[in-house]
Formats: sequence, structure tokens, C-alpha cells
Amino acid sequence: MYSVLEKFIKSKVEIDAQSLERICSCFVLLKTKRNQILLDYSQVCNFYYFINKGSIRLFTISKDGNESSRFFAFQGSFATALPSFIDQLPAEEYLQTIEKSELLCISRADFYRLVKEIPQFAQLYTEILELGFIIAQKRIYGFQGFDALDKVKWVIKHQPQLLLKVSNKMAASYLGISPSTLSRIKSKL
Amino acid sequence: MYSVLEKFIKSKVEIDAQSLERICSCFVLLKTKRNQILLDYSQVCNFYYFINKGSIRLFTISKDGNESSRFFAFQGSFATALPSFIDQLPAEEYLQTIEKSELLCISRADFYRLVKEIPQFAQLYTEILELGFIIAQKRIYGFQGFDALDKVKWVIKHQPQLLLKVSNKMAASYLGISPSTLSRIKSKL
DNA sequence: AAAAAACGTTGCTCTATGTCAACGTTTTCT
DNA sequence: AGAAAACGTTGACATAGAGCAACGTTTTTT
Repeated sequence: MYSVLEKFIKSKVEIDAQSLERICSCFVLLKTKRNQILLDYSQVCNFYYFINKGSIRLFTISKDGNESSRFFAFQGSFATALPSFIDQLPAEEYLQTIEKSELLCISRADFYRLVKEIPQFAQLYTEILELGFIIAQKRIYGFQGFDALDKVKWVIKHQPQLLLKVSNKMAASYLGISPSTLSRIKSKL
Repeated sequence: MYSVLEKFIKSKVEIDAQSLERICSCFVLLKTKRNQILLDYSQVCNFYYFINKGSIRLFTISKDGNESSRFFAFQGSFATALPSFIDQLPAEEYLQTIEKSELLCISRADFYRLVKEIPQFAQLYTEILELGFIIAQKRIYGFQGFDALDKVKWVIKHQPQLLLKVSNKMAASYLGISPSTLSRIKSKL
């Protein structure tokens, strides 16, 4: 059950078996259906999720009813609605699994306890933040000032899983283009 | 010289005078002119900057010669080309002051030494990362799926300093719209 | 102080892409 | 399994905003 998580942690930090066990014991398994909402718009986020299997999406819905996808996370990575998790304010976004998934959930309290008590976990958190920050920056970059075709190419290059695993509609809302435009672009490569 | 920095640190963490002094002693003052390049495209970034006075911009130049502004930082905040700073790869972006500025610079070696040796500094770094991550996310959000007018409104609301401190051209390249469009929008509010 | 360069604004034109609609296919629900 | 809903694709049309150019103003350079 914890093998993917253990592998992930070991790939990032040097850690003894005992601490590793201590960390893993804080994670609870959650099996979800497709399109299951993990966090609603006005809820406060109290969990960090590690994806054992499946995929997660962060998104919002604008006034006129359009979804806007902000982030996708796949097997073997951490995800949460970070602003809400950190500041304990309403998320103003949704978190959902987009396929049948198995998630390892850790509560905010346990999470910060581990950060405080296990230096390697603190380091892990720092690395997750660094990575997240870098990815967010790269995305801003990759999309800024580019037209639809360039954005699609960028995603194919930098997040090849995305177009394969995610529906056209969701991918389009991530790219900030309409589903029809994405469909047309894909048909021309 | 260190008063702004000290105030910033104290606002984030509880810290004794000695550690504070130790931290500040690692920062070197750098006075710059307007539009001075701090980091070139293919350089590796080796400094973190705290802005005592002035403003910094992170940007790139695309093949066709257009600048794309990614981030602005003003007095009292930290800034660097983080991906390069972390991974020690060529930055593939520029860092410049956009007005006469006074920066407090800390080398990467000193920075990570402080992170390692002073827990409060590690916490400070975590908070900087969290904040940076949240801002990056909010920006992705704030811009995604919105038209030019909405993006301008978003910036006015969330980064009111920006349109005041930064030239039209730079602001436009940050918003991903043309200078003419920004000019027209501003004239209608 | 004069000359040169960069910038902001505004009008005109054109193009990429959004919107809407129709249709067949896939998925979900009962 | 059959009905209903959601999705992907494609065509026709409409439009926000880019690109270009002209002009006056501000900034930089010499």
C-alpha cells in the first residue's frame, strides 16, 4: 500500500526505516470513483494527497459556467489546494479525481507535525514546494505570449501525459483555448 | 542598511538578535542603475536578492525579439531566478532592475548554509516558497480564460503597484497583451 | 543643449480563435 | 440493455485583439 509513496520519499531524501514508517503511518488510503469531488469551492482544505493510482484535477467554474483547469497531477505525485491548505481559507476551487483512483491522504495537523518533527519530511516539503513553484513558473512562461498551436506543442513537450490522460474538454480548459480549437489543432498534429 | 530586511524577517518569524545579525551579515549591498541586468540568459543564478529599494523584473525574449515579463518584485520582497538558483542550470531568463535600486544580495552558498544552520531561516525560506507558489497559482488563475479587460482589472485588484510602477510596455508583456491594447483599455478606465 | 531613441496613444486592417450548431460516438444512468 | 446525457469533430460566422503606421511626448545619449 505504501510502496509508491516510500519509493517517492526515498528518491528525494536519505531516511531511516523508522522515520519512513512513522511518515507512512500518517497516510490513510482513500479509494475514489471517477469524477469524485475531494474538495468543494467553499470548503477549507485539510488534506494533502499523494496519488497512489489515478489522477487529480484542480479547477474552478467561472460565473458563466465555464470550467477552468488549473493543474493535473498523476500517479506518484503530491497534490492539494495549497493556498487553502496553508492559510485555511475557503479554497475557491475544486479538487477532484478524474478517474478511479487510490489516494493516500494526510491531515494538515499530521502533515505539519511531521514537518516539525522529522527533518527529512521538512526537506521533502521544501522540495515539493520548489518543484511546484518551478512548474507553475514554467507554465506561466510556456503559455505567455504564445498562440494556441504553440501552447499545445508546449504541453506535448513538457507534460506529455496530459493530452493522453485527460479529456479534450479538460485539456482545452487547461490551455485556455476552446475545445473546438484544440480538436482542430490536434487533427493537424 | 539592514532595517528593511530585519523588519521583513521579524514579521515572518520569531528570532533572537544574534541569529538576526548572523543572517544580515551574509547580505551584501548592491546599488544598481535603471535597467541594469543582474542575470543574463545563459548565466547560472547564484544570488538571492532582497529589495531594499527599487524594483526587479524577470523576463525573457522570444525568438522574434518580443519581451515577455514574468514577474515583478518591489521594495521589501525577495526575488531571484529560482529554477536556476535551485538547480544550477542556465537561467534561460533575464533578471534586471527596472529603476535605480538598492539590493541586498546573498550568495547561494551562504543562503543554503543559513537554511541548514538557522531553523528560523529555513522557515523563512519555506514561507517565501509558499507565498511564491500561491502567487504564481493565483496568477495562472487570474489570467486563465479571461480577456484583456478582465486581466487588467485583475492586476489592478491584486497587484495595484504594478500598473503604477511599471511601464506600459512591460505591463502589457506581463499581461500577455499588446501595448496598444493596454493603452486603449486604460483610457476606458 | 541638441539629437536620437524609446515610449504612449490612436486609427485602420486582418487574422486567429471563440461561439454556435449539427451530427455521430462514447459514456453514464436507470 | 436501452435511454439519456456528455463528448469530439467539423463547418459557418463573428469578433477581440494583434500588427502596422503615424504622430507627439518623454527619456537617453552625446
